[in-house]
Amino acid sequence: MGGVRTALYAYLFAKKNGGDFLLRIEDTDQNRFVPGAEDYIIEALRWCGIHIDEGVSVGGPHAPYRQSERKEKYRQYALQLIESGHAYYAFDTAEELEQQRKSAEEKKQTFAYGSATRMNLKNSLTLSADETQKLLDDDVPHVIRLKVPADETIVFTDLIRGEVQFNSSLVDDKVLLKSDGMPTYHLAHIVDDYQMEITHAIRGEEWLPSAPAHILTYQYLNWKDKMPQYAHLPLLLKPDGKGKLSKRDGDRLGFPVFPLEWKDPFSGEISSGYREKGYYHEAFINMLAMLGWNPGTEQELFTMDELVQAFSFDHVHKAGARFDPEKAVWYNAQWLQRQSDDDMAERLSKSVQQQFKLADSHRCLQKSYLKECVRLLKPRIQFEQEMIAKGEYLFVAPTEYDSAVVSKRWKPTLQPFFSSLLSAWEEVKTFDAAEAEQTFKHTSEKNNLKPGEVLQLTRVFVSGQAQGVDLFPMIALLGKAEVIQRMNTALSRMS
RNA sequence: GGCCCGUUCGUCUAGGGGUUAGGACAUCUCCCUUUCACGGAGGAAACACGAGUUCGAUUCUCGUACGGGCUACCA
Repeated sequence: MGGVRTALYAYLFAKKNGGDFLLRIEDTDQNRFVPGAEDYIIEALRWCGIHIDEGVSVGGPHAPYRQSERKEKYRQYALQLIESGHAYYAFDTAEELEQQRKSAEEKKQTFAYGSATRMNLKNSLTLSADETQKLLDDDVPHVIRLKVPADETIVFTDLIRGEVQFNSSLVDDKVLLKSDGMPTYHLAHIVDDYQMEITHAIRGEEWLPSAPAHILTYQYLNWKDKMPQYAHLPLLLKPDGKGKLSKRDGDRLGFPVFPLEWKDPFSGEISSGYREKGYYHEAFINMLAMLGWNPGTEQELFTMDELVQAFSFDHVHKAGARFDPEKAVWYNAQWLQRQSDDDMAERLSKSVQQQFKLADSHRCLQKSYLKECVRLLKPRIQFEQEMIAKGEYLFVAPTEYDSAVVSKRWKPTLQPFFSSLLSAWEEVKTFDAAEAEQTFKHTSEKNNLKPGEVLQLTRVFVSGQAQGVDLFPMIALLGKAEVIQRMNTALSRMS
């Protein structure tokens, strides 16, 4: 969800300003490669209606769009930085660094590879040129680190937060190029943003602390005038408790965290998706857009086009947004009411056939019949698939009758009333809702019964359930023959 | 711990030196409905705290508290 929202804001901003939306795969960590993840991202964006102008899956002038396929483009810039004195080789092993962290921790301090410590470590700044060259010639594993100066103030303007300041002494010497030859995100995104002519880098707030290192890198590469504008988005927080929204929260609280269902290829674990849960993509997008952004008006239902028109970073909130699953449901219900009856009837047709195995010629599968079902069911559901569960009696006769209503209302003395009701209905020429209701009322009056005394029973006899769609329109839809047959079945069960 | 970001009803948020602090979700009451919903009306519900600036601070500044993020050869 968080990733989709970030992509959505980037997309909205791009489209609002006549720009392009690019999809680049930042797969520089080979240990974290997940089969299927890339296709998943593409499919998720497609479902959301976020169109990729350029990037993986569609190509474009800046190809390739996978960082793993751009590997050779990065090294030269790391070397350039060494050349200009803004980066250096470091030969410290993982174990050595771990040891540094441990001993710092014992002194209740934090180890950072930076201006305060680098001169005590094993790197091209502390080693002689010959020693360094020897290590390089011997293929001793090494990384290239950014040389962050001490005590400089780094200032930049964030599109959401305004001016942000950092003291460079607190910024560590970030690894630019890893010992496997791959760049880190810190180097790769800068080289790519520059080469791909990115104007705006929109990312989560978790990147804010490393932004000064990025600013410095642009500066040292002499690309400062081409540096994109940064926007650090507030995070999505758990519905309850503390911290940012995570996959586990969905499992725990019973809502999807992923746009599409995702099966972890390693563990086989399945995480539910909004799409599979029956959310409309419009509702999902609408809901996500409103989490941290507002239009400045009181409108809350937006199509993608309307979002594009309305979007601006001026109205992105600074604080993290706690996700509310109930509001997501509400958005879906709103979008459900906006669906066309024809489209819903079309989809209902398919699920009815699948669910009840009706013959193609069955009257319940006629368009007019299904459309009326949709009209009756629509106001009382939040998800389209509920039409089957909540409207089952519209397609098949009940086999059981709500026992609470029956035991409360049914008396054998009511038998004569129902007999005359059925006869009266039999006589009705145009069996529509109004006629069925009139006849019902007349008959109950003639039998000295208040309609309320027998109305619920009638509903239960016809539908089996105590709750449901409006009774007389339902009866009219089912048709005279079906209703009378159902009533007779029910009545015989009563005696 | 250090650094950075943040803080308006339970939640998402509007607003911004002088307002009855507005809307939405959720919740409660009533109306509609002889079902359940939808819909309508109404209620309860918030400016974290302390200083300072000011005639006046929810709004500006500082501090405190609290929350979040970062603190990897992950992104």
